[in-house]
Parts: sequence; C-alpha cells; structure tokens
Amino acid sequence: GDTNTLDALSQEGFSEEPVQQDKEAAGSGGRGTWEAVTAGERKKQPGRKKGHRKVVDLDGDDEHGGAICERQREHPIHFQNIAKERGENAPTKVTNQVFRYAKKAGASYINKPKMRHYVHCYALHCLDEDASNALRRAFKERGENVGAWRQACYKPLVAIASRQGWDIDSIFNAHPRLAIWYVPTKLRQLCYAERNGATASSSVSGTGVHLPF
Amino acid sequence: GDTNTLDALSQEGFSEEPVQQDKEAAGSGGRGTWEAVTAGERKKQPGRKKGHRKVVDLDGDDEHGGAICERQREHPIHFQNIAKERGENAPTKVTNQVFRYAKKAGASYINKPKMRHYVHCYALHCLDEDASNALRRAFKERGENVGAWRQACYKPLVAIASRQGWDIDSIFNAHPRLAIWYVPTKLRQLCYAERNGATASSSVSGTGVHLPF
DNA sequence: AGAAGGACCAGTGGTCCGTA
DNA sequence: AGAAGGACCAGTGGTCCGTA
Repeated sequence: GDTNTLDALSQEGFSEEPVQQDKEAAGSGGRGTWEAVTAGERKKQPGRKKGHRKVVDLDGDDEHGGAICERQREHPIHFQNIAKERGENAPTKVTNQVFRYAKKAGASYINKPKMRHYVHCYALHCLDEDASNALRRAFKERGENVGAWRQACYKPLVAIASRQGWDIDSIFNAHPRLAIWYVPTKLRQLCYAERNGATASSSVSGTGVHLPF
Repeated sequence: GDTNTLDALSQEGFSEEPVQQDKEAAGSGGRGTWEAVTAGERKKQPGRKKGHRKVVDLDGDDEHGGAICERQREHPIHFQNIAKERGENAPTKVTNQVFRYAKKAGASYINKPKMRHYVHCYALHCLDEDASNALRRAFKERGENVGAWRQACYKPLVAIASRQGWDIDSIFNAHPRLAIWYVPTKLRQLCYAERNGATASSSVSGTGVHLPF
C-alpha cells in the first residue's frame, strides 16, 4: 500500500528529480504533473549538488508533453482506500495524516509548508495549462524571479473564478487532480475581494507595481 | 441571520419543548424533526419543572405527522451562506463553530456532547421512519429504559448500511437533513465489524443479552 | 533571492466524567 | 437511570521564521 500512496503523491508533483533512493521509495519513474507546470523540462545540470533539490523554478522550456506521466488512478489519494477498508473516515484532501504517512514511508522531500506555498501555481496548471505555460515563459523572458511569477499566478485564477460564479471551492473539487488540495487562503481572499469590486489589482498583479490609480 | 441559523438548528431537532425565551430566540414555533423521532408527541405534563428539558424519552405515542414542521430551506446550515458571503470556507457539517454561534445567539439548550449522543437515533428516523417508530414503541411496551432503546438504534442502521454497500458516509450525505451530521464513530465501527463478518450481535443488540453462541 | 522544513499556534472533533 | 454540559485532549490546518 505504501508505494501506491507515494506514487499518487509524486504524481501530484511533490518531487522534482528525486534522488535515486527517493525514486525507489516513491515507486515512480515518471515526472509529476505539478513539476511539469512549475519547473518545466529541466536542463541537464551535471554539477548540481545532490542534497539541494529545487521543486520550482522558471528556468526551463515549456515542451514537456511526453515527459509527463499521468497514470490513471481510481482515487486521487490511495489513502482513502486504506482508511475506508479499515472502517475509518476517509480523507478527501491532503491532510496532516497524509503528509505524516508520506514522510514515514521515506518520501523525505515532501513537507507541508513547501507544498502549500505553490498550490495555486499547480491549480493554474490544472485549470488552464496554456495560460500557465505562457505566464511562466513571459516571466522568464522578462528576467523576473520566481517570487514574482508565483505571485502572478493568482490573477488568472481569479479570472477563472469570476467566469464560474466565484465558487473557487467547486472549481477545485471539480478537477480530479486539484480536488485533493485545500483552496489556499490567499486565493480565496482574492476571489472575495475581486467579486466585491475592490480595486485589488495591486495585490493580484505579479509585479506589485500596478497601483489602483 | 441569527434567527435563520437557529431556526435551521431547531429544525434538525435540537430542542424539545423549549421554554418560551428559547423559542423566541430560535424564531421557531414548530417541533423539530429530531424531536419528533426521539420523543414523539409528548403527553401534557403540567407539573413539569421548567428548568429541566429532556431532549429524549420513550414516553410518547408515535402519531406526530401534523406536528412536524419541516420548512423548506435552501441549505441545511444557514451558516454556509454567511461564510460563503464572507469569502470564507463554508462548513458542510455541524462544526464547533456552529455550536459556538448557536450558543452566542442564545440557544442555551444546544450543546455538542448532548447532540452527538443521539445522532444515530436521529439518523434512523431520517432513513426509516417506520422502523424508528416501531423500535421506540416496542421498547416502550417492554418497559425498557432510554439507554436500551438508544443502544438498539444501531442495529437497524447497520442493516441499512449492509444493503447499500456499507458506505455509511454516503448514506448520511445523501440525506438532506442527515448530511450535516458527522457519522458517529461507534456506528462507523459497527458497520466495519459487521461487514467483516464479526459475530457482533451482542454489541449491536439493544439488550446486550444476545451472546454470540 | 528564495528553498527547505521544524515548530508553533489557535481552534477542531471527540467524548469523559463530575454534577444535579 | 440518565440528562446536561464544562472541560479536556490528541491531533488539524495553517504558516512563520530561523537556517543554510
């Protein structure tokens, strides 16, 4: 059961080029979807330090279709099955329990604060892959840093929400891979502010230079 | 907003013959569904102490169709709307937040441990009203106490679950009034034990005298 | 600049158990 | 016998912030 759970987690993009023992622990040879969004196809960096695995950067190109491994799964979290078979309440989201389980099973590259930091970037990739790629490319070409790109991912998500009645929870839950993630607090707040007509462009914009006048 | 929430709560059967100030606070003149199950139509008891409001007893008859007030509501918890309008995560269940809110709004007869104690009795009423009434009548006629009846409510619920693939969560969530309640731990465990072929009749039975041999 | 993640915190679900 | 409910507890979601 362990490998399947970790497989599911890595599918969701927890890892980017895991070192070999992690790969084996995770039972996955493919690149996760998340990774594909946020990091793209990495250039070979032979001299790279082993212990320092970046999850995210802008430094890649956008062609990675063949590299994405999206194996079919019955459920987004294999954990659900384990819990259900035990007669316990089955989690529908990535909970503390899931993180703890992943860690215990040897997926040392997984941790909660790190993943939460990029959930909205992953959401954009799931909901509009083209927009996600275009945004990353644009920021890269402008020489922006990762933080600016990360910040900019909110805006198109808010636009998507506005087209779908502002129900960001339903939007997340309707997507099979996104449904397991909690809606980030900041994204929820931005949707609320924008719906209520706030001139929130400065807080949503990627660069922070678009003042509301 | 306050009155609607409490209205919804009292509809779900939190109160049985609330004293007048509670009634006003709750904004409800009707009897809740829950109450209808567990207490039936109460006999008049003029000398009854005011401060001592029983939520449950077996001492009533089963004819109460006209007395049940099941007003239509868009959502099981009005709280959901409040939260959603504020851009917050909307609770789908009766959470601590809901209990706190109810208390603050003056529904002093509501508290978490008390309600949790009888959730499964309410569930039986929602899922099979006839069976619920029959069970209560039978226990009353045999002169059983409330505890024995309460215990006996598990068995028919487990039987319902067995007919529906043992998915007690789905059974709860599919019922509009039951969906707001967490599945009680003990009910979940009993379903699990029964599904796995345990001779669990002694723990499920109402009287505790049916030993497994 | 910003990745990685230990660690803390307020508030949760769950229910025990002393009271009346 | 058993109702009512204060109060506690382990584990949650959330994220800050010291480290490298």
